Amino acid sequence: MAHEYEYARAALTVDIVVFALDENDLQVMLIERDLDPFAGQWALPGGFVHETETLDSAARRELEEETGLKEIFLEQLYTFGAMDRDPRERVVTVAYFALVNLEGHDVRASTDARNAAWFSVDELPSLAFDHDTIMDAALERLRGKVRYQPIGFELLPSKFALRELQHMYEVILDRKLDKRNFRKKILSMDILIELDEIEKDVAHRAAKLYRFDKNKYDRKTRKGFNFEL
Amino acid sequence: MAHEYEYARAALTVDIVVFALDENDLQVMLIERDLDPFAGQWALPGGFVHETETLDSAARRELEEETGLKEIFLEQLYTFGAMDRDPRERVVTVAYFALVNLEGHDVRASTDARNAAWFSVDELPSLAFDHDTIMDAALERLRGKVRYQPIGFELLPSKFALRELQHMYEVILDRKLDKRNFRKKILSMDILIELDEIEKDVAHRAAKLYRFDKNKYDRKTRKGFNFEL
DNA sequence: CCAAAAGTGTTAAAACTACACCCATGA
DNA sequence: TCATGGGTGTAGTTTTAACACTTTTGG
Repeated sequence: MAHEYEYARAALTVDIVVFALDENDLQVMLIERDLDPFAGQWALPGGFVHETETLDSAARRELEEETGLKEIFLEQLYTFGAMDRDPRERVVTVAYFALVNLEGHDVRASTDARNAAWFSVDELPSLAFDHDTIMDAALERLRGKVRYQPIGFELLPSKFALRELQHMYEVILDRKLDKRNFRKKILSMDILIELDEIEKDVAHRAAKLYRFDKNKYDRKTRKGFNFEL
Repeated sequence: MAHEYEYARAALTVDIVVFALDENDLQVMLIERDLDPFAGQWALPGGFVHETETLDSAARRELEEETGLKEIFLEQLYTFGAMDRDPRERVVTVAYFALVNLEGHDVRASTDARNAAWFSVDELPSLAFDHDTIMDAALERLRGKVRYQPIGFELLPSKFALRELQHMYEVILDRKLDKRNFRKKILSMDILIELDEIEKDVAHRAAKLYRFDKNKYDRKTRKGFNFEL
Protein backbone atom coordinates (compact mmCIF):
# COMPACT_ATOMS: atom_id res chain seq x y z
CA MET A 1 0.00 0.00 0.00
CA ALA A 2 1.22 3.47 -0.85
CA HIS A 3 1.47 5.51 2.27
CA GLU A 4 -0.54 8.64 2.20
CA TYR A 5 1.71 10.25 4.78
CA GLU A 6 5.22 10.09 3.47
CA TYR A 7 7.23 9.99 6.61
CA ALA A 8 9.70 7.27 7.45
CA ARG A 9 7.84 4.98 9.75
CA ALA A 10 8.99 3.48 12.99
CA ALA A 11 8.24 -0.18 13.53
CA LEU A 12 5.61 -0.68 16.21
CA THR A 13 5.63 -3.46 18.77
CA VAL A 14 3.89 -4.41 21.98
CA ASP A 15 5.61 -5.81 25.07
CA ILE A 16 3.87 -7.27 28.06
CA VAL A 17 4.90 -7.51 31.68
CA VAL A 18 2.93 -10.46 33.06
CA PHE A 19 2.69 -10.55 36.84
CA ALA A 20 1.70 -13.52 38.93
CA LEU A 21 2.03 -14.54 42.56
CA ASP A 22 3.64 -17.66 43.83
CA GLU A 23 3.84 -18.63 47.49
CA ASN A 24 6.10 -15.81 48.50
CA ASP A 25 6.96 -13.60 45.58
CA LEU A 26 5.66 -11.44 42.85
CA GLN A 27 6.78 -13.03 39.62
CA VAL A 28 7.03 -12.01 35.99
CA MET A 29 7.24 -14.10 32.90
CA LEU A 30 10.25 -13.74 30.66
CA ILE A 31 11.23 -15.28 27.37
CA GLU A 32 14.67 -16.28 26.32
CA ARG A 33 15.57 -14.79 22.96
CA ASP A 34 16.86 -17.18 20.35
CA LEU A 35 17.79 -14.59 17.75
CA ASP A 36 20.00 -11.56 17.70
CA PRO A 37 20.01 -8.91 18.91
CA PHE A 38 20.32 -10.07 22.49
CA ALA A 39 20.23 -13.77 21.59
CA GLY A 40 20.29 -15.85 24.75
CA GLN A 41 19.12 -12.98 26.93
CA TRP A 42 15.80 -12.76 28.70
CA ALA A 43 13.17 -10.36 27.44
CA LEU A 44 9.53 -9.48 27.86
CA PRO A 45 7.03 -11.36 25.72
CA GLY A 46 5.91 -9.20 22.81
CA GLY A 47 6.12 -8.63 19.09
CA PHE A 48 5.02 -6.64 16.12
CA VAL A 49 1.67 -4.98 15.77
CA HIS A 50 -0.02 -6.15 12.61
CA GLU A 51 -1.78 -3.75 10.31
CA THR A 52 -5.13 -5.43 10.93
CA GLU A 53 -5.28 -5.40 14.70
CA THR A 54 -5.54 -2.88 17.49
CA LEU A 55 -2.81 -2.48 20.07
CA ASP A 56 -4.82 -4.41 22.63
CA SER A 57 -5.41 -7.27 20.21
CA ALA A 58 -1.75 -7.37 19.34
CA ALA A 59 -0.86 -7.63 23.00
CA ARG A 60 -3.38 -10.42 23.57
CA ARG A 61 -2.27 -12.29 20.50
CA GLU A 62 1.41 -12.12 21.38
CA LEU A 63 0.66 -13.14 24.92
CA GLU A 64 -1.19 -16.20 23.79
CA GLU A 65 1.35 -17.12 21.14
CA GLU A 66 4.30 -16.82 23.44
CA THR A 67 2.96 -17.93 26.77
CA GLY A 68 -0.38 -19.64 26.17
CA LEU A 69 -2.10 -17.15 28.45
CA LYS A 70 -5.45 -15.83 27.36
CA GLU A 71 -8.40 -13.93 28.72
CA ILE A 72 -6.39 -12.31 31.43
CA PHE A 73 -6.34 -8.82 32.85
CA LEU A 74 -4.38 -6.55 30.52
CA GLU A 75 -3.83 -2.82 30.73
CA GLN A 76 -1.78 -0.42 28.68
CA LEU A 77 1.20 0.90 30.60
CA TYR A 78 3.27 3.37 28.61
CA THR A 79 4.77 3.81 25.18
CA PHE A 80 8.53 3.80 24.86
CA GLY A 81 10.15 5.57 21.95
CA ALA A 82 13.81 6.22 22.74
CA MET A 83 15.84 6.42 19.56
CA ASP A 84 18.21 3.57 20.24
CA ARG A 85 16.08 1.15 22.16
CA ASP A 86 16.46 -1.38 19.38
CA PRO A 87 19.98 -1.49 17.91
CA ARG A 88 18.73 -2.36 14.43
CA GLU A 89 16.35 0.43 13.67
CA ARG A 90 13.73 2.67 15.13
CA VAL A 91 11.17 0.65 17.04
CA VAL A 92 8.47 2.15 19.21
CA THR A 93 6.84 -0.18 21.69
CA VAL A 94 3.55 0.06 23.48
CA ALA A 95 4.03 -1.65 26.82
CA TYR A 96 1.27 -3.45 28.70
CA PHE A 97 1.04 -5.10 32.03
CA ALA A 98 -1.02 -8.19 32.75
CA LEU A 99 -2.15 -9.91 35.91
CA VAL A 100 -2.78 -13.61 36.05
CA ASN A 101 -3.74 -16.16 38.62
CA LEU A 102 -1.50 -19.16 38.16
CA GLU A 103 -4.04 -21.67 39.37
CA GLY A 104 -6.72 -20.74 36.90
CA HIS A 105 -4.55 -20.70 33.81
CA ASP A 106 -2.47 -23.26 32.15
CA VAL A 107 0.78 -21.56 31.35
CA ARG A 108 2.99 -23.19 28.84
CA ALA A 109 6.40 -22.91 30.36
CA SER A 110 7.89 -23.16 26.94
CA THR A 111 6.45 -22.45 23.51
CA ASP A 112 7.48 -21.49 20.05
CA ALA A 113 10.62 -23.50 20.60
CA ARG A 114 11.48 -20.69 22.95
CA ASN A 115 12.11 -20.86 26.60
CA ALA A 116 9.64 -19.09 28.85
CA ALA A 117 9.98 -18.91 32.62
CA TRP A 118 8.79 -17.13 35.72
CA PHE A 119 11.21 -14.97 37.67
CA SER A 120 10.79 -13.35 41.02
CA VAL A 121 10.79 -9.57 40.60
CA ASP A 122 13.59 -9.23 43.07
CA GLU A 123 15.83 -11.70 41.31
CA LEU A 124 15.60 -10.56 37.74
CA PRO A 125 18.35 -11.11 35.20
CA SER A 126 19.31 -8.11 33.12
CA LEU A 127 16.94 -7.86 30.21
CA ALA A 128 17.21 -7.28 26.48
CA PHE A 129 16.52 -3.90 24.87
CA ASP A 130 15.16 -1.35 27.37
CA HIS A 131 13.05 -3.98 29.05
CA ASP A 132 14.56 -3.19 32.45
CA THR A 133 13.06 0.26 32.15
CA ILE A 134 9.70 -1.14 31.12
CA MET A 135 9.81 -3.54 34.03
CA ASP A 136 10.49 -0.72 36.48
CA ALA A 137 7.60 1.27 35.10
CA ALA A 138 5.30 -1.74 35.35
CA LEU A 139 6.24 -2.42 38.95
CA GLU A 140 5.76 1.19 39.89
CA ARG A 141 2.38 1.23 38.20
CA LEU A 142 1.27 -1.99 39.82
CA ARG A 143 2.34 -0.81 43.28
CA GLY A 144 0.59 2.48 42.83
CA LYS A 145 -2.56 1.18 41.26
CA VAL A 146 -3.20 -1.80 43.47
CA ARG A 147 -3.90 0.56 46.35
CA TYR A 148 -6.74 2.44 44.77
CA GLN A 149 -8.19 0.05 42.22
CA PRO A 150 -9.35 -3.49 42.96
CA ILE A 151 -7.02 -5.08 40.43
CA GLY A 152 -5.18 -7.26 42.91
CA PHE A 153 -8.00 -9.81 42.78
CA GLU A 154 -6.80 -10.72 39.30
CA LEU A 155 -3.76 -12.33 40.88
CA LEU A 156 -5.87 -14.62 43.07
CA PRO A 157 -8.21 -17.49 42.30
CA SER A 158 -11.82 -16.36 42.12
CA LYS A 159 -12.44 -17.86 45.56
CA PHE A 160 -9.89 -16.85 48.12
CA ALA A 161 -9.31 -16.57 51.85
CA LEU A 162 -8.72 -13.21 53.48
CA ARG A 163 -5.24 -14.35 54.38
CA GLU A 164 -4.44 -14.80 50.71
CA LEU A 165 -5.79 -11.38 49.91
CA GLN A 166 -3.73 -9.78 52.65
CA HIS A 167 -0.66 -11.70 51.59
CA MET A 168 -1.05 -10.48 48.01
CA TYR A 169 -1.00 -6.88 49.20
CA GLU A 170 1.94 -7.53 51.48
CA VAL A 171 3.95 -9.00 48.64
CA ILE A 172 3.16 -6.24 46.18
CA LEU A 173 3.48 -3.33 48.57
CA ASP A 174 6.44 -4.96 50.30
CA ARG A 175 5.28 -4.35 53.85
CA LYS A 176 3.47 -6.16 56.62
CA LEU A 177 -0.17 -5.31 57.23
CA ASP A 178 -2.00 -5.76 60.49
CA LYS A 179 -4.38 -8.69 60.26
CA ARG A 180 -7.26 -7.25 62.24
CA ASN A 181 -7.07 -3.82 60.67
CA PHE A 182 -6.81 -5.29 57.21
CA ARG A 183 -9.91 -7.43 57.70
CA LYS A 184 -11.90 -4.61 59.18
CA LYS A 185 -10.99 -2.32 56.32
CA ILE A 186 -11.61 -4.68 53.44
CA LEU A 187 -14.83 -6.07 54.90
CA SER A 188 -16.15 -2.60 55.66
CA MET A 189 -15.87 -1.77 51.97
CA ASP A 190 -18.61 -4.30 51.41
CA ILE A 191 -17.37 -5.51 48.03
CA LEU A 192 -16.68 -9.11 48.97
CA ILE A 193 -19.17 -11.94 48.96
CA GLU A 194 -18.72 -14.36 51.83
CA LEU A 195 -19.20 -17.84 50.40
CA ASP A 196 -20.66 -20.93 52.09
CA GLU A 197 -17.41 -22.61 51.54
CA ILE A 198 -14.11 -23.08 53.31
CA GLU A 199 -10.59 -23.91 52.24
CA LYS A 200 -9.86 -27.52 51.31
CA ASP A 201 -6.85 -29.70 51.97
CA VAL A 202 -5.39 -27.25 54.36
CA ALA A 203 -3.17 -28.53 57.12
CA HIS A 204 -5.06 -26.84 59.91
CA ARG A 205 -8.15 -24.76 60.53
CA ALA A 206 -9.75 -23.89 57.21
CA ALA A 207 -10.59 -20.28 56.41
CA LYS A 208 -13.82 -18.98 54.92
CA LEU A 209 -13.69 -18.25 51.23
CA TYR A 210 -14.70 -14.98 49.63
CA ARG A 211 -15.29 -13.72 46.14
CA PHE A 212 -14.87 -10.20 44.78
CA ASP A 213 -18.28 -8.74 43.89
CA LYS A 214 -17.53 -6.76 40.76
CA ASN A 215 -21.14 -5.73 40.19
CA LYS A 216 -21.47 -4.32 43.66
CA TYR A 217 -18.13 -2.59 43.32
CA ASP A 218 -19.22 -0.98 40.04
CA ARG A 219 -22.52 0.16 41.53
CA LYS A 220 -20.84 1.64 44.58
CA THR A 221 -18.22 3.32 42.43
CA ARG A 222 -20.89 5.02 40.39
CA LYS A 223 -22.29 6.39 43.64
CA GLY A 224 -18.97 7.90 44.62
CA PHE A 225 -17.31 5.04 46.48
CA ASN A 226 -13.54 4.91 46.19
CA PHE A 227 -11.58 1.76 46.78
CA GLU A 228 -8.52 2.57 48.80
CA LEU A 229 -6.31 0.40 50.86
CA MET B 1 15.85 2.73 4.18
CA ALA B 2 15.03 -0.93 3.77
CA HIS B 3 13.00 -2.06 6.71
CA GLU B 4 14.49 -4.94 8.55
CA TYR B 5 11.10 -5.94 9.89
CA GLU B 6 8.82 -6.41 6.94
CA TYR B 7 5.48 -5.64 8.41
CA ALA B 8 3.16 -2.99 7.07
CA ARG B 9 3.70 -0.05 9.31
CA ALA B 10 1.16 2.18 10.92
CA ALA B 11 1.80 5.87 10.75
CA LEU B 12 2.67 7.29 14.16
CA THR B 13 1.54 10.64 15.49
CA VAL B 14 1.42 12.54 18.74
CA ASP B 15 -1.54 14.60 19.95
CA ILE B 16 -1.51 16.94 22.91
CA VAL B 17 -4.27 18.07 25.22
CA VAL B 18 -3.08 21.40 26.59
CA PHE B 19 -4.83 22.54 29.73
CA ALA B 20 -4.85 26.04 31.15
CA LEU B 21 -6.95 27.98 33.65
CA ASP B 22 -8.72 31.19 33.00
CA GLU B 23 -10.72 33.08 35.59
CA ASN B 24 -13.39 30.49 35.96
CA ASP B 25 -12.77 27.52 33.75
CA LEU B 26 -10.44 24.80 32.80
CA GLN B 27 -9.56 25.36 29.18
CA VAL B 28 -7.97 23.38 26.39
CA MET B 29 -6.34 24.53 23.22
CA LEU B 30 -7.76 23.37 19.92
CA ILE B 31 -6.75 23.89 16.33
CA GLU B 32 -9.04 24.30 13.42
CA ARG B 33 -8.16 21.89 10.63
CA ASP B 34 -7.70 23.40 7.20
CA LEU B 35 -7.33 20.12 5.32
CA ASP B 36 -9.44 17.05 4.92
CA PRO B 37 -10.29 14.82 6.62
CA PHE B 38 -12.33 16.88 9.03
CA ALA B 39 -11.47 20.19 7.36
CA GLY B 40 -13.01 23.03 9.33
CA GLN B 41 -13.39 20.96 12.47
CA TRP B 42 -11.52 21.48 15.70
CA ALA B 43 -8.83 19.04 16.69
CA LEU B 44 -6.03 18.57 19.18
CA PRO B 45 -2.65 19.98 18.25
CA GLY B 46 -0.34 17.23 17.07
CA GLY B 47 1.36 15.66 14.10
CA PHE B 48 3.70 13.02 12.81
CA VAL B 49 6.60 11.61 14.73
CA HIS B 50 9.78 12.01 12.74
CA GLU B 51 12.29 9.24 12.43
CA THR B 52 14.92 11.26 14.24
CA GLU B 53 13.08 12.25 17.39
CA THR B 54 11.64 10.61 20.45
CA LEU B 55 7.94 10.70 21.22
CA ASP B 56 8.45 13.40 23.83
CA SER B 57 10.44 15.54 21.40
CA ALA B 58 7.80 15.12 18.76
CA ALA B 59 5.14 16.29 21.20
CA ARG B 60 7.22 19.31 22.23
CA ARG B 61 8.04 20.20 18.66
CA GLU B 62 4.43 19.98 17.49
CA LEU B 63 3.30 21.97 20.46
CA GLU B 64 5.73 24.74 19.72
CA GLU B 65 5.02 24.74 16.00
CA GLU B 66 1.29 24.83 16.39
CA THR B 67 0.78 26.90 19.50
CA GLY B 68 4.07 28.64 20.29
CA LEU B 69 4.14 26.99 23.71
CA LYS B 70 7.45 25.67 24.94
CA GLU B 71 9.09 24.44 28.10
CA ILE B 72 5.84 23.47 29.66
CA PHE B 73 4.77 20.48 31.70
CA LEU B 74 4.14 17.53 29.41
CA GLU B 75 3.27 13.96 30.28
CA GLN B 76 2.40 10.95 28.20
CA LEU B 77 -1.24 9.98 28.55
CA TYR B 78 -2.15 6.91 26.52
CA THR B 79 -1.66 5.45 23.07
CA PHE B 80 -4.69 5.08 20.84
CA GLY B 81 -4.66 2.48 18.12
CA ALA B 82 -8.24 1.79 17.02
CA MET B 83 -8.32 0.58 13.43
CA ASP B 84 -10.46 3.32 11.98
CA ARG B 85 -9.46 6.33 14.00
CA ASP B 86 -8.14 7.99 10.87
CA PRO B 87 -10.36 7.45 7.81
CA ARG B 88 -7.40 7.45 5.41
CA GLU B 89 -5.22 4.72 6.80
CA ARG B 90 -3.94 3.17 9.96
CA VAL B 91 -2.59 5.81 12.31
CA VAL B 92 -1.55 5.16 15.86
CA THR B 93 -1.28 8.19 18.09
CA VAL B 94 0.56 8.69 21.34
CA ALA B 95 -1.46 11.20 23.32
CA TYR B 96 0.05 13.64 25.81
CA PHE B 97 -1.37 16.13 28.18
CA ALA B 98 0.25 19.44 29.01
CA LEU B 99 -0.30 22.04 31.70
CA VAL B 100 0.46 25.67 31.16
CA ASN B 101 0.14 28.87 33.06
CA LEU B 102 -1.28 31.46 30.71
CA GLU B 103 0.46 34.40 32.35
CA GLY B 104 3.94 33.05 32.03
CA HIS B 105 3.72 32.00 28.39
CA ASP B 106 3.04 33.85 25.26
CA VAL B 107 0.54 31.77 23.36
CA ARG B 108 0.11 32.51 19.74
CA ALA B 109 -3.59 32.38 19.25
CA SER B 110 -3.06 31.62 15.61
CA THR B 111 -0.09 30.11 13.80
CA ASP B 112 0.78 28.16 10.73
CA ALA B 113 -2.03 29.98 8.96
CA ARG B 114 -4.20 27.84 11.18
CA ASN B 115 -6.63 28.95 13.75
CA ALA B 116 -5.87 28.05 17.36
CA ALA B 117 -8.14 28.89 20.26
CA TRP B 118 -8.89 28.11 23.87
CA PHE B 119 -12.14 26.36 24.75
CA SER B 120 -13.66 25.74 28.12
CA VAL B 121 -13.75 22.01 28.79
CA ASP B 122 -17.45 22.15 29.41
CA GLU B 123 -18.22 23.87 26.14
CA LEU B 124 -16.27 21.83 23.68
CA PRO B 125 -17.23 21.46 20.04
CA SER B 126 -17.19 17.94 18.67
CA LEU B 127 -13.68 17.10 17.64
CA ALA B 128 -12.01 15.51 14.63
CA PHE B 129 -10.86 11.88 14.60
CA ASP B 130 -11.20 10.22 18.01
CA HIS B 131 -10.09 13.36 19.77
CA ASP B 132 -13.20 13.39 21.94
CA THR B 133 -12.06 10.11 23.41
CA ILE B 134 -8.57 11.44 23.96
CA MET B 135 -9.99 14.52 25.61
CA ASP B 136 -12.07 12.42 27.98
CA ALA B 137 -9.05 10.37 28.92
CA ALA B 138 -6.99 13.49 29.52
CA LEU B 139 -9.62 15.02 31.76
CA GLU B 140 -10.00 11.87 33.75
CA ARG B 141 -6.25 11.62 34.16
CA LEU B 142 -5.90 15.23 35.19
CA ARG B 143 -8.71 14.95 37.74
CA GLY B 144 -7.25 11.81 39.18
CA LYS B 145 -3.64 12.86 39.20
CA VAL B 146 -4.02 16.37 40.52
CA ARG B 147 -5.12 14.94 43.85
CA TYR B 148 -2.05 12.91 44.58
CA GLN B 149 0.71 14.62 42.62
CA PRO B 150 1.60 18.29 42.89
CA ILE B 151 1.09 18.96 39.20
CA GLY B 152 -1.60 21.59 39.65
CA PHE B 153 1.06 24.21 40.35
CA GLU B 154 1.93 24.07 36.67
CA LEU B 155 -1.34 25.82 35.92
CA LEU B 156 -0.50 28.75 38.17
CA PRO B 157 2.13 31.47 38.01
CA SER B 158 5.19 30.60 40.06
CA LYS B 159 4.04 33.02 42.76
CA PHE B 160 0.45 32.54 43.77
CA ALA B 161 -2.01 33.25 46.55
CA LEU B 162 -3.64 30.42 48.47
CA ARG B 163 -6.98 31.51 47.06
CA GLU B 164 -5.70 30.88 43.54
CA LEU B 165 -4.41 27.48 44.54
CA GLN B 166 -7.71 26.53 46.09
CA HIS B 167 -9.61 27.86 43.11
CA MET B 168 -7.52 25.76 40.75
CA TYR B 169 -8.47 22.62 42.64
CA GLU B 170 -12.10 23.64 42.77
CA VAL B 171 -12.21 24.13 39.02
CA ILE B 172 -10.46 20.88 38.19
CA LEU B 173 -12.24 18.72 40.73
CA ASP B 174 -15.50 20.52 40.15
CA ARG B 175 -16.46 20.98 43.80
CA LYS B 176 -16.19 23.62 46.50
CA LEU B 177 -13.50 23.22 49.11
CA ASP B 178 -13.61 24.67 52.61
CA LYS B 179 -11.22 27.60 52.88
CA ARG B 180 -9.96 26.93 56.39
CA ASN B 181 -9.58 23.22 55.91
CA PHE B 182 -7.85 23.68 52.59
CA ARG B 183 -5.31 26.10 54.05
CA LYS B 184 -4.64 23.92 57.05
CA LYS B 185 -4.10 20.90 54.86
CA ILE B 186 -1.88 22.43 52.23
CA LEU B 187 0.22 24.40 54.72
CA SER B 188 0.63 21.38 56.97
CA MET B 189 2.27 19.54 54.06
CA ASP B 190 5.09 22.03 54.36
CA ILE B 191 5.91 22.17 50.66
CA LEU B 192 5.13 25.85 50.08
CA ILE B 193 7.48 28.76 50.63
CA GLU B 194 5.80 31.81 52.07
CA LEU B 195 7.25 34.80 50.22
CA ASP B 196 7.86 38.32 51.53
CA GLU B 197 5.53 39.55 48.91
CA ILE B 198 1.85 40.22 48.50
CA GLU B 199 -0.50 40.47 45.57
CA LYS B 200 -0.31 43.64 43.46
CA ASP B 201 -3.07 45.66 41.84
CA VAL B 202 -5.75 43.85 43.69
CA ALA B 203 -8.96 45.68 44.43
CA HIS B 204 -8.96 44.93 48.13
CA ARG B 205 -6.81 43.37 50.79
CA ALA B 206 -3.79 41.75 49.15
CA ALA B 207 -2.99 38.12 49.92
CA LYS B 208 0.42 36.72 50.74
CA LEU B 209 2.17 35.00 47.90
CA TYR B 210 3.60 31.50 48.02
CA ARG B 211 5.82 29.41 45.83
CA PHE B 212 5.89 25.62 45.47
CA ASP B 213 9.12 24.24 46.92
CA LYS B 214 9.96 21.44 44.54
CA ASN B 215 13.23 20.57 46.25
CA LYS B 216 11.58 20.18 49.60
CA TYR B 217 8.79 18.18 48.03
CA ASP B 218 11.30 15.84 46.39
CA ARG B 219 13.22 15.39 49.62
CA LYS B 220 10.09 14.66 51.60
CA THR B 221 8.85 12.29 48.93
CA ARG B 222 12.05 10.28 49.13
CA LYS B 223 11.43 9.97 52.87
CA GLY B 224 7.96 8.54 52.30
CA PHE B 225 5.81 11.66 52.18
CA ASN B 226 2.77 11.42 49.94
CA PHE B 227 1.05 14.46 48.55
CA GLU B 228 -2.67 14.00 48.80
CA LEU B 229 -5.44 16.48 48.70
C1' DC C 1 -2.35 -33.04 72.44
C1' DC C 2 0.18 -30.17 69.59
C1' DA C 3 1.02 -27.02 65.79
C1' DA C 4 -0.86 -23.79 62.84
C1' DA C 5 -3.68 -20.50 61.29
C1' DA C 6 -8.57 -18.41 61.95
C1' DG C 7 -11.00 -15.20 63.96
C1' DT C 8 -12.16 -11.36 66.92
C1' DG C 9 -12.47 -5.74 70.11
C1' DT C 10 -10.75 -1.93 72.42
C1' DT C 11 -8.38 2.19 73.13
C1' DA C 12 -5.67 6.25 72.11
C1' DA C 13 -4.18 9.31 68.65
C1' DA C 14 -4.74 11.56 64.46
C1' DA C 15 -7.29 13.37 60.71
C1' DC C 16 -11.30 15.23 58.95
C1' DT C 17 -15.56 18.05 58.74
C1' DA C 18 -18.44 21.75 59.53
C1' DC C 19 -18.84 26.13 60.67
C1' DA C 20 -18.57 32.22 61.46
C1' DC C 21 -16.35 36.19 62.53
C1' DC C 22 -13.08 40.07 62.52
C1' DC C 23 -9.52 42.48 59.83
C1' DA C 24 -7.05 44.94 56.24
C1' DT C 25 -7.26 47.34 52.12
C1' DG C 26 -8.54 50.10 48.07
C1' DA C 27 -12.24 52.38 45.83
C1' DT D 1 -17.62 53.95 54.81
C1' DC D 2 -18.35 50.14 52.26
C1' DA D 3 -17.41 46.10 49.61
C1' DT D 4 -14.25 42.51 49.03
C1' DG D 5 -11.61 38.98 50.10
C1' DG D 6 -7.80 37.64 53.81
C1' DG D 7 -7.04 35.32 57.56
C1' DT D 8 -7.96 32.50 61.71
C1' DG D 9 -9.84 28.27 65.79
C1' DT D 10 -12.68 24.88 67.80
C1' DA D 11 -15.59 21.00 68.73
C1' DG D 12 -17.63 16.76 67.22
C1' DT D 13 -16.93 12.85 64.47
C1' DT D 14 -14.55 9.53 61.90
C1' DT D 15 -10.61 7.03 60.78
C1' DT D 16 -6.46 4.92 61.72
C1' DA D 17 -2.90 2.39 64.37
C1' DA D 18 -1.36 -0.51 67.77
C1' DC D 19 -1.92 -4.48 70.08
C1' DA D 20 -2.94 -10.35 72.20
C1' DC D 21 -5.72 -13.96 73.12
C1' DT D 22 -9.05 -17.82 72.26
C1' DT D 23 -10.87 -21.11 68.93
C1' DT D 24 -10.83 -24.53 65.50
C1' DT D 25 -8.94 -28.21 63.04
C1' DG D 26 -5.89 -31.76 61.12
C1' DG D 27 -1.97 -34.48 61.91
